[in-house]
Amino acid sequence: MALEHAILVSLLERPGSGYELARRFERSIGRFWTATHQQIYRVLKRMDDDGWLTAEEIGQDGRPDKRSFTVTPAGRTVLAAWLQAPVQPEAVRHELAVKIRGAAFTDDTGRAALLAEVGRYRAEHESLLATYLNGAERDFPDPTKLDAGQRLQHVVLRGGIAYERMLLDWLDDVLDTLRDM
Amino acid sequence: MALEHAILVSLLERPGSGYELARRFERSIGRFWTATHQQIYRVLKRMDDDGWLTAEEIGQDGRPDKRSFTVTPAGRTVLAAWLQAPVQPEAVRHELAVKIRGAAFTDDTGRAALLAEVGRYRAEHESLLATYLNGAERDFPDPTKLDAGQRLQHVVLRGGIAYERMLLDWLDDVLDTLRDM
DNA sequence: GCTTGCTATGCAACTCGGTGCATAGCAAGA
DNA sequence: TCTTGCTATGCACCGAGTTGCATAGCAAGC
Repeated sequence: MALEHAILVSLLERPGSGYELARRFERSIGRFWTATHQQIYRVLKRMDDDGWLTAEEIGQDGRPDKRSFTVTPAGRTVLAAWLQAPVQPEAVRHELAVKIRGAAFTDDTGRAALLAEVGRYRAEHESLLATYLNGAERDFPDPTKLDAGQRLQHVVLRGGIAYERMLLDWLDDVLDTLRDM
Repeated sequence: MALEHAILVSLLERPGSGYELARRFERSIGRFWTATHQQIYRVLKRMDDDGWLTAEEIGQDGRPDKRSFTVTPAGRTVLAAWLQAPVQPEAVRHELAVKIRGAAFTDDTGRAALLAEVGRYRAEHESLLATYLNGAERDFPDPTKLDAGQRLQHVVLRGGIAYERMLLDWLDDVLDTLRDM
């Protein structure tokens, strides 16, 4: 129940259309809150109906028209209230951890397959880390010269980087453990 | 779509009733896969219908009867197939990250409230880390003398510990950043 | 001219998980 | 005796999110 709020934050950082939001959710915001375009359009409609947003029709040449959304004062109020509410305990769904414990109940072939899968997963996250580091370099070349909003974006990005580094170390630990069996 | 598999793993580690599973999901397994008892009973019924489990009625004195479930060969086959399937990309829902970026659009009072909330969140995870460390000490006092299943459980636990440590460090970073604004 | 692909928006059906509620046996204490 | 609390199981509803599908404009290449 917080896609609304993720959208509010994203639109406050920069107004945009549903399509643009969907692309942001594939990139920066999507790193910590995923959403498909169908979901985004549905929620945008509700937010618009509730007066959290205003829409502006923008005609484009060479492309279809789009509707750009901006957060209203009412939307800001909603966000402010949510920011003060306690963080909801997140629903943990760590599939890989279940699989690793499940590896105790399979044969050598199964374990070998899991080992390969963990390797693939590791490679994915290695490239994700590289993406984060590139993004940090590109968007925040001088971390001492940032405004308030950028400092907050940067600390969130640092969190992503720290997470990926921790994950890679742990995956190495997992790979060693599986190999030793 | 993997609560089934988490239950298979848990029942292979030790057969048990729906109630017992629910308690495990509050404790060990629940660290990486949450589920309520309602959900567990519903899925157990489906798994039983599909022949992945067999149920045994156990009369108890001083307590209501219970139904203890054991994984069938068919269930093992299902698990083995799932173990070899690629890990599904997890749906990220990191509410705190959204709130932190949202802090750019609130006033001093709002930021102070968020600061307090981050502090509370940090304390929660500090005590969770302590729980993990206690569990590690209790269940794996000598990590050099573990069987295959225990080694896998241990590496998952190490992952939890590494995650919590990383998170605490990052939350300190967040607290510093918020205080400096 | 036809296909492919990107921009742009949206509906409908389904599934999964969460919330609320209900039942029932028995023990322990006020 | 009555209430509280733990063990034990389960139904019904709702909402959020996923999947599949559909439409439409325009550009670029074959």
